[in-house]
Amino acid sequence: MKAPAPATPTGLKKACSQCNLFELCLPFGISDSDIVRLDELVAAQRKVKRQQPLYRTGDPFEAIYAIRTGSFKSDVLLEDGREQVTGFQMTGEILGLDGIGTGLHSCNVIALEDSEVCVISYPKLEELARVIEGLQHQFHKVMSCEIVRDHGVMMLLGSMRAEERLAAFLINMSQRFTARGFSPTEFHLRMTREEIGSYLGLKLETVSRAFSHFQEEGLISVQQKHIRILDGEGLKKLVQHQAGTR
Amino acid sequence: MKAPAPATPTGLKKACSQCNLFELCLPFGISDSDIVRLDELVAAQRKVKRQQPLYRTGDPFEAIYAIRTGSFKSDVLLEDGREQVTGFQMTGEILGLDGIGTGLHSCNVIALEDSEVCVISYPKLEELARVIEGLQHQFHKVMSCEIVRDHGVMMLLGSMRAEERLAAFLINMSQRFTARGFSPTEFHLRMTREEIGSYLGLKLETVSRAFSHFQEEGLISVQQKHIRILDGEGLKKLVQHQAGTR
DNA sequence: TCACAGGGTTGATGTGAGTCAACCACCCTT
DNA sequence: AAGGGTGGTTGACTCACATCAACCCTGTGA
Repeated sequence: MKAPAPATPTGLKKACSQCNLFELCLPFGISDSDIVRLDELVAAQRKVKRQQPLYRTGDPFEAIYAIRTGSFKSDVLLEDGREQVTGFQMTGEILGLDGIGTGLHSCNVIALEDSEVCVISYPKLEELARVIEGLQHQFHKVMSCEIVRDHGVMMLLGSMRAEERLAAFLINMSQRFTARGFSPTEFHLRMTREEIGSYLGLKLETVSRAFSHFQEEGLISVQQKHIRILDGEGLKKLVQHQAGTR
Repeated sequence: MKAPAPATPTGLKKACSQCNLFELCLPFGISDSDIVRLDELVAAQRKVKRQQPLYRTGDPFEAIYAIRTGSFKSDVLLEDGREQVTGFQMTGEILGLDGIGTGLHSCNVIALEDSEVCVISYPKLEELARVIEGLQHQFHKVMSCEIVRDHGVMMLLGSMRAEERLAAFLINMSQRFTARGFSPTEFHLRMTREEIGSYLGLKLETVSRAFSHFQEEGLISVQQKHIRILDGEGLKKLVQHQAGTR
């Protein structure tokens, strides 16, 4: 802690231009000549230990964050203590967009494992976005995609049954791991059953039962947090073709 | 229909600078001197008849829309026909943000009554946002608020019981009517029970029963789509203090 | 004036997921 | 190697909401 020194300026220069995540991240689609100018965008990097918050509800909004390593969950709390997990974020994804509207963050973001983020000063981002067209557009895209993602979650929560939700969740995780160069069929979940349940609007017992049921059906194999997808097509059918009751 | 003539350029000039909605809309917070420059932003106005779409899933994204009169619902459809209403929009609110990310719209937007929107060319908006700082910031705010709103809906769908959801919905509607100069306690819903249900992740019968129950409790009075809130505090208590089960 | 249609209400019954509770399997620490 | 704590699984039972179905408004048009 202490007063953090200018955060390893060495590793920082050429933050974006050298980052292997850039095609998933904010700089995507920006010309080579412009991309070096982005390096000044990343004011610092910040490490966040497992279970520690990147920011909390009510914190003043100053920056957005790009995940360099690790993963996070975001959640909203009701006064009576109920938690709703609003998303899980992986490398290259952007955090903090919830704060722009009011100047205060409106959710909590917690590291699911020891993680590291690039701190992107928001005033600086606005400034650069006015000059670099590609950055402006990419930033808008990121926000728009977040809105579309949220609509997908609403669909999930509002219109799907428990096993459909979990199947959709697994497919989504698989796709995102794939985009990051990991196996589409075998991965390690960083979140607990309870967190998955909160995200999907289910209780942890229901999540656990659904996992077991999928395993019985030969769709997946589960060992704690290790998931192996045996029948991806079967999972996809579950999501869409199961005659919906709700 | 036909090839639409330059859409009543008379009524259009000074679209924003004269609009009584501007404090709810995109131009909010922009200096008087800049606001006249916004008038060129609104390429046209468009009338949409009740039940007609403003745009549909898959339509190419070209513009965003500010609601001038009337109201809309947005929804997402699953292949098997299930519908999820993702929101209800009123005057001054912005539609179309879902299209920026992919270049295609990802939901349907349908007028709940005969309505009128300002068509804001997106390329033009990006261009102007690079010049008018206030516009850039306000646009980002609008998108951010949309994300925060969506998180609220997730909370609702994921963690609240039927009557809590409906109470939250009524409170939200009341606030938005108030912001538009209408009565906080008496208003006319433009959507059906089924649409409310879809939005809240409930069946229309459940919505209807909850309305009836609220009426029995003396919280509201309902006559078809006319709602009168008799005990706003009671409604608020319902949302937060009911010991949550889910 | 009547009749029809779409939207809304209400009741009886069913069921998917929640609740409660016991138990298990991993760490992690000592 | 033992012990404790956290996270996960499974079973028995309950309940909130869905489903099915009948009926009732209200507005519209012939």
